[in-house]
Amino acid sequence: MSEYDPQALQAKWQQRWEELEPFRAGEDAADTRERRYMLDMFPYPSGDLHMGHGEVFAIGDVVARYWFQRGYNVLHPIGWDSFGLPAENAAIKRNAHPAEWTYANIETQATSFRRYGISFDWSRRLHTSDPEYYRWNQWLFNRFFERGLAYRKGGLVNWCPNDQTVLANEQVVAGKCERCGADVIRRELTQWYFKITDYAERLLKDMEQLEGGWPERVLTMQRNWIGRSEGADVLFEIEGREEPVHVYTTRPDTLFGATFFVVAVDAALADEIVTDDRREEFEAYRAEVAKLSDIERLSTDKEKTGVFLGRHAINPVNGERIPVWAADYVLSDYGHGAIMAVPAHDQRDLDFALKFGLPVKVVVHTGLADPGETGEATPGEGSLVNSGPLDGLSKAEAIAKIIEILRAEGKGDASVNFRLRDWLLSRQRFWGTPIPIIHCLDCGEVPVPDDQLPVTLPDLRGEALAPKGVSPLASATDWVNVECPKCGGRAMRDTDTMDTFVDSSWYYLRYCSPGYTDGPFDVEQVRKWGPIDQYVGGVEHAVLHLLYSRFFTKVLHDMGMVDFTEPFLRLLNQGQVINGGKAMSKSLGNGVDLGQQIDAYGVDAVRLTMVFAGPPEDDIDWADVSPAASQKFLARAFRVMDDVASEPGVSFEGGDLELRKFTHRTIDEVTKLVESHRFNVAVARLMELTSAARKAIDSGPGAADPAVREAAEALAVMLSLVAPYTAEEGWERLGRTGTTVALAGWPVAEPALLVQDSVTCVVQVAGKVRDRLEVSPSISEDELRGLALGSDKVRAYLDGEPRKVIVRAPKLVNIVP
RNA sequence: GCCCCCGUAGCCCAAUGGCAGAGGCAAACCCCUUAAAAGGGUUGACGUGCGGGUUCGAAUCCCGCCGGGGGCACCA
Repeated sequence: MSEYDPQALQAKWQQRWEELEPFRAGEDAADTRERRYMLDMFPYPSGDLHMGHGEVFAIGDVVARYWFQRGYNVLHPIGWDSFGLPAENAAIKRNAHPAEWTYANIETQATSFRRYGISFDWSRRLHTSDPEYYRWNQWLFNRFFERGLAYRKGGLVNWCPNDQTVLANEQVVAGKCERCGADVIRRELTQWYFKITDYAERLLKDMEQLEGGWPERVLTMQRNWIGRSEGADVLFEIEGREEPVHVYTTRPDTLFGATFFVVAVDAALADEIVTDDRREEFEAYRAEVAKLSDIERLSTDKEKTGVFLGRHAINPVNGERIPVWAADYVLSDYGHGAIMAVPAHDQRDLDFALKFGLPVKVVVHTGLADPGETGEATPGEGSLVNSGPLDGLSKAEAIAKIIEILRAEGKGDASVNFRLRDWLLSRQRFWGTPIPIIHCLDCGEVPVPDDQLPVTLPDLRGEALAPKGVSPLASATDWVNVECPKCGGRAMRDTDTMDTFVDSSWYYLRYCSPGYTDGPFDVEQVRKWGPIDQYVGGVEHAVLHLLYSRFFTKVLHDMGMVDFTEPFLRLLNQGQVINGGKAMSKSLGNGVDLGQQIDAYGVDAVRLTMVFAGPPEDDIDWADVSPAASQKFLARAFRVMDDVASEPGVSFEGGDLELRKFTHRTIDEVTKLVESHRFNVAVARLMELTSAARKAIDSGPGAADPAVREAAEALAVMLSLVAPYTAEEGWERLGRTGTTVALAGWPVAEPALLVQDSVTCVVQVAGKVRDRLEVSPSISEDELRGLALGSDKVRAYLDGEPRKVIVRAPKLVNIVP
């Protein structure tokens, strides 16, 4: 009998794993094992690992280790998402280079990961801030550029005043910077974009492949974000303007109800058509709107504002003159930046109409009161009125008919619109991938030739990195001033860096051939390993990383470099680790340190606590769980394995039948539970198995019975998914020396041992349990009915013939008196 | 405001149409012990947030509330 000492086990087995390297992915082309690709979202090296990492990686490792046990050839790599702002901010503060802070943190995390016992293939490690990684960002950028998928345009963009850089739409959450929480403002800037909108339809459609594999809420968030809608484009003449103006509407059936016309205040059209006598008022209004933060501007309960532009538009179907207004509730970058306003059937238009005394014309009879009276628009279905040829039609009929009319007259057509905007990828910061473009006065935007990549970062540090609204790269004049690759004339490098979400959009492909020098990845290796079978990470990337990565995968597919169209077949979103009902934070002083928890309870106890706390997608409140209790259980399980008195290899055949059945039933259940990601329940089953073995040793057939060994060995293997150190030591104590339990092979439940001799059948009278019968599992319905009706206990509740008898052999009979 | 998810024992959670409790925490008690710790064991719902409905049978399905969490929020 020996003590369970987690810290000693960690030291011992960590070293053994480093010698054995049990988790290296098989590279042999002749390897016929089925392959599996398991990936955890790679960490940002912000410091040491924290509790959140502890949870994700513990959960991901259950899946990876299960696959190892099943004998698959598993790819389970690790790397670091090591470009990004925190390193830059730290460098400014310490007058250092961002790389120093970054790579020191990476080493700290790597050491912690090794101690944490995650089954990584360390040979494939990568860091996105390595030139050998980011050169391929640049190479990919060039390919996107060639295909017209990377382009530069001017316009209003999201600007974070705190981080001093622009942001993509996806990185603005409720008007605030996704990173730092500052209020985002709008600025007019020329920036690089990826044309993700070209892929909107496919990004939406291909989600059908992910149905069932991804959490429904992530799919919903992406669908909402892409925001597909169907409607019509309608051409309106504007008096005094040559060209007609397009508007997009999802309700072309209400065209006869348009009583005014609104142009986005920041759209070029508004500036163009405002009449001279209205210009002063318009410009004052535009300046006022520009001052508002996104939060204020986009608030739905804000009162409508706007100005009349002095012009009229002509309704194409009835020739009515309707006034043209400018307002900030119409967005310049959606649809055509202008709308037809139908106040009777759109609440926003109605609010505007009532504020400015514009007419309200009902064209859909919904049976509800007049919106002009009530102030409540009636957007619902009904039959059309006051609409000439559409009168009497339903919404669907009217839409079909009006599109037909518009098309015939060349005044419009059916149209599809998306809420998704192009991905703004340039950033005015230092610690990222330089955009490989050279600006030449004569040749324009010239990509740096592939054979001159990577464009490495200039050596800037400390104060030189301080944000000043333009990229720090601009101050490195030696670096900036270059010859044009095309004409040899004087030219300048682009001084922006790429959004770090570019790095993470394809890293999963790089893992397939991390040292590859002829391209971002070896196409053959990606064919072998891709796509990812299981991805694990936080839900906060629902419309960020996960959307971008799907987009990249589709572009690479179109380039013929990958043969799949979706990168992540299954996605698991783990919850957060909180403490006392609140997110852990320094300011609240309620932080729990992963390293300290491990020092106090051991790696296995911490991992077990993470996995056992509840369903993986639920948050874990560390105040509700008990790593000390986890440690107790592990000690208990260890003692069971240590107490086994039979020799390894002994036949289990003659072992205690009751325990054998229990063991095999547990194997069967745990297998199903692990496969369906119900890890907390699987752990509960292992606790039961441990108790059953304990009981067999103490007050049953004894420690020498082969069934006890069978139970203990199954326990060691199954426990290895969650508590690898305890499992290894237990396995060794079981006499399985010189090997690792991680590759021992998943136990197989023998069907013969899953069969029950008898089951308890519940007999109910009017839904209440009145008797229990021990019956054969294969009993027939008729026989069971007879037994139930013959029971004295049952008959006491019956007078006369029952009205109905429901038999669900072999478990239940319900008698309706 | 709209949409989605969730409410089971003091707490974390099982049970997905068939006996409300698998597992854990906490609590109480018992065994072991000179004692304590460690270890082993025993004990818990009068009904699943509330009110209706469907069904032979509902935690589970449907409707309406209440409470919690999340997403979207001028996208025409």
